[in-house]
Amino acid sequence: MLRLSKLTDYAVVVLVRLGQPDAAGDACRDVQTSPCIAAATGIPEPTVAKVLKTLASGGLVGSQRGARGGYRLLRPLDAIPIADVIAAIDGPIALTACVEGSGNGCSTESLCPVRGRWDPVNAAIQDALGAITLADMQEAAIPRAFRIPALPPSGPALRAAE
Amino acid sequence: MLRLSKLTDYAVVVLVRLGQPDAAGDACRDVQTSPCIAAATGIPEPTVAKVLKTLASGGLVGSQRGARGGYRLLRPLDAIPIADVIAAIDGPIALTACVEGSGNGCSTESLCPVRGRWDPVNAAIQDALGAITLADMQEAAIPRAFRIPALPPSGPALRAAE
DNA sequence: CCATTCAGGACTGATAAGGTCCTCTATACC
DNA sequence: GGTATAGAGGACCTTATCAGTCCTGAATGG
Ligand code: SF4
Ligand code: SF4
Repeated sequence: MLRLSKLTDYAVVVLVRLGQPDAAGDACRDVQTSPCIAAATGIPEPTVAKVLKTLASGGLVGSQRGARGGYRLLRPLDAIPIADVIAAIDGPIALTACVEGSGNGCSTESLCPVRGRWDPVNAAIQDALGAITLADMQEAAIPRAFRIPALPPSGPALRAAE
Repeated sequence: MLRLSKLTDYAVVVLVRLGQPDAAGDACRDVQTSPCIAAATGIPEPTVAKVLKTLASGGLVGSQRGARGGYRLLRPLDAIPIADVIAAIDGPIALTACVEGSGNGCSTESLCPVRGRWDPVNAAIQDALGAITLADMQEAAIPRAFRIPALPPSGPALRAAE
């Protein structure tokens, strides 16, 4: 049903969470750890760690090792299209086996009358997914109140997007 | 990798083939049988039959039982959007578990900050897939020879350019 | 020196897709 | 009317992929 993998979905959730440093509370400062995000999102910790590791290797988040380490966004949310997240987790978007990028050709490639005709469809999907950024997903994350005014923004308020 | 199921891909191939009665040759007349299409496309016969049965139940193709029976298109190719084929084979398009249509909710639905925000993405995909019809896939189906396979894109008047 | 935290992979179980086959029904032709 | 053909509709199994867990090692801060 054209369903994207659950890991990719989790990645979006985690990234949106990473983009809200004020929502993290005192437990996490400018970098957020895997257990912290796991507790905040309800996703099991090992899965969060796996997703974050994949995202880090994909260049979407930066990591800080050692004590007081964690992950932080390398780009603001509105600069991360969803297509990027999908590509980082699930690999390049390839609807069928005959689009450029996936080496595994199908067995009927020689006779298939629509061989290669999926490319524009693939491009259309990729374009649609590239036009939507994580900021669009975040917009409704804060429904009406900005946040629970539990802690004042006294801490390191926000380090900008870098 | 946002890959649609192979059965859906086969359905598109089969439907495009069904839309070319002249290419079928003498073996198949106005209706085409499963083995005929299977031989023409290279897809195994049982799979073709399965796809065609699913498409028939989905209302995309008409069937004629009995001897000299077969399948035929109920709509011209340019009236069948790809989204229709996907919906007939794989069910409704639902990128994640929290979009409307798929009853299986995810476990983190209560805490997820992007719950419900996938709907516009889903709609964008569906719109993109609804705008492309099978006729667009058929355009380059007959490059210049009728059934010489493995044709390099060296032809002059190809509509590639994607 | 030690606690913390990420890196990276290996491993396993669950799930669903892909593919095959069988039986039954309907139709055309002999 | 009989028979061959061809689809309808499922049951079945086989396999691939994903999701999830865990372990070891390396880096960093205290
Ligand atoms: S060559 Fe044809 S059957 Fe194979 S993946 Fe491409 S469209 Fe599908
Ligand atoms: S509620 Fe959140 S985690 Fe669950 S499917 Fe929707 S976006 Fe994904």
